[in-house]
Amino acid sequence: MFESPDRADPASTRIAQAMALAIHEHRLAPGAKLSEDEVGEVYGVSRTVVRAALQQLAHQRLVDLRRNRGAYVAQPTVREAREVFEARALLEPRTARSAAERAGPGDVATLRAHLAEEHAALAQEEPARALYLSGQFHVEIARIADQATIFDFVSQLVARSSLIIALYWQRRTALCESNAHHALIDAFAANDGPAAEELMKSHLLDLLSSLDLRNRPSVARSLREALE
Amino acid sequence: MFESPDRADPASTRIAQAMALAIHEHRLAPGAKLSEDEVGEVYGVSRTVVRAALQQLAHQRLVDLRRNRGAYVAQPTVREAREVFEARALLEPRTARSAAERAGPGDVATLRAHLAEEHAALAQEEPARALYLSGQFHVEIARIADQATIFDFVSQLVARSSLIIALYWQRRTALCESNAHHALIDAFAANDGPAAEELMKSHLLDLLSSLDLRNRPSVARSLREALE
DNA sequence: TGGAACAATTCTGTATACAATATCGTTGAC
DNA sequence: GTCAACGATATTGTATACAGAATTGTTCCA
Repeated sequence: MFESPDRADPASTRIAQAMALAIHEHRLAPGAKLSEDEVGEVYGVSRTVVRAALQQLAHQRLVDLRRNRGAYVAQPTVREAREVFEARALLEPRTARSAAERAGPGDVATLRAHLAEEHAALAQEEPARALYLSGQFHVEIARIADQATIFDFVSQLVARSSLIIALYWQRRTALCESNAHHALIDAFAANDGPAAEELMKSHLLDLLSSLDLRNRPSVARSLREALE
Repeated sequence: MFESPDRADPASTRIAQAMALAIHEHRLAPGAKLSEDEVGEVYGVSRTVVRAALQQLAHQRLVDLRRNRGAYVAQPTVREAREVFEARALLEPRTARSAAERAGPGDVATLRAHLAEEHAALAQEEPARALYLSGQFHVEIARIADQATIFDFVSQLVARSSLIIALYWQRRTALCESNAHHALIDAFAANDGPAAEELMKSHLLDLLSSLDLRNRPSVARSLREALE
């Protein structure tokens, strides 16, 4: 991975990652309240550690911290959703280009393995896991590009996209975007940078257009807030 | 500002901002140790709050947290420096373009005011403040683009750039980049997006080439690490 | 005198306790 | 019966206390 071995508190980071995974796999719904006591009890740590973990997640925009009111799984607004994909459109195509130009056989194999896992998850009727893996595919590409800063940004954007898709996915469109990923792998295998750039560009547009961004579904965090 | 009024703990955020400013203005040198007790005493808060503030700064990559060893003002490596400017090259030109196309008279006036402040700081022999303001000029452009996510990224990158410039600035080049900022303002006043994009692109290249990225100066955090 | 092992100190990591704020239920008045 | 105000409860914000790790200073031996 990109993170150095011992950078922050181990306990809080471990818990933050566990919670992030739960969010990605949609076991924690957007808007869910994350009580400090409750989380601490689940993981067997004190609120001190939980607060640090929640702060990390808040920095990644996966949870929303509200003063004196607690932490909630983020519910991206329509605007935030557009902005996230706007940022991805700036970062990912060019990153895919340089990644494709750098990619070696091992990198291509890794991508193929990812795609296979994605297919397996779909076959096993685990759509949430398939969605998570399809996001990790993008993260993997950023890793191949070997630019830690951009990698961090893309990771964060992909994580937020998971929430966005959970909220705004149009049920009527099928979950069949793996074609795009397949084409990307081909471009990587051929070290065809410009093709990878174009493919990523249109893939992101497709993704965005598969969302229904007309208004925010109220998966309310509380009835009170749902109705105001 | 873009931040919602009450998002995180107020005390830790306030302290994090104060420390960030100190870092930007080079009153805290790269590599300086930030003892929790000491910081807490300065700001009159307990270590709990200080730790939260340090964690925020670590997320912005302004400080380096080392397990069981404390927090230090970050010392970007040569590689990190390149990566930061690589990310800026992906984000800022396109952002400048849409900002220029959106900019109204008020926005242009704000930019002019920034530039004037920058000149004033230079005239008053406050190079650190001038440098900080020249960074804020880029942040202001991102704000005009009205994309919160990109704004956050650019803010972080500009902040890190401040550290990078502090470490890698070649003394022999003059601090006269305000010409580029002036030209950018003209493009904004004319709502000339493509021109703004090109100007930003070359401005960033100029900035990068004004650095000496051959090797990292050892402004060591400790003698031990300086010599190994 | 040089070096290594050990002890003392300092500092971070975590847990717990207390204070402040928000939420929720109840009571009372109109 | 509705609304407002008040009190009880729960949850977050902060400080303090304790435990563990790393650093530093000392001592002892070769």
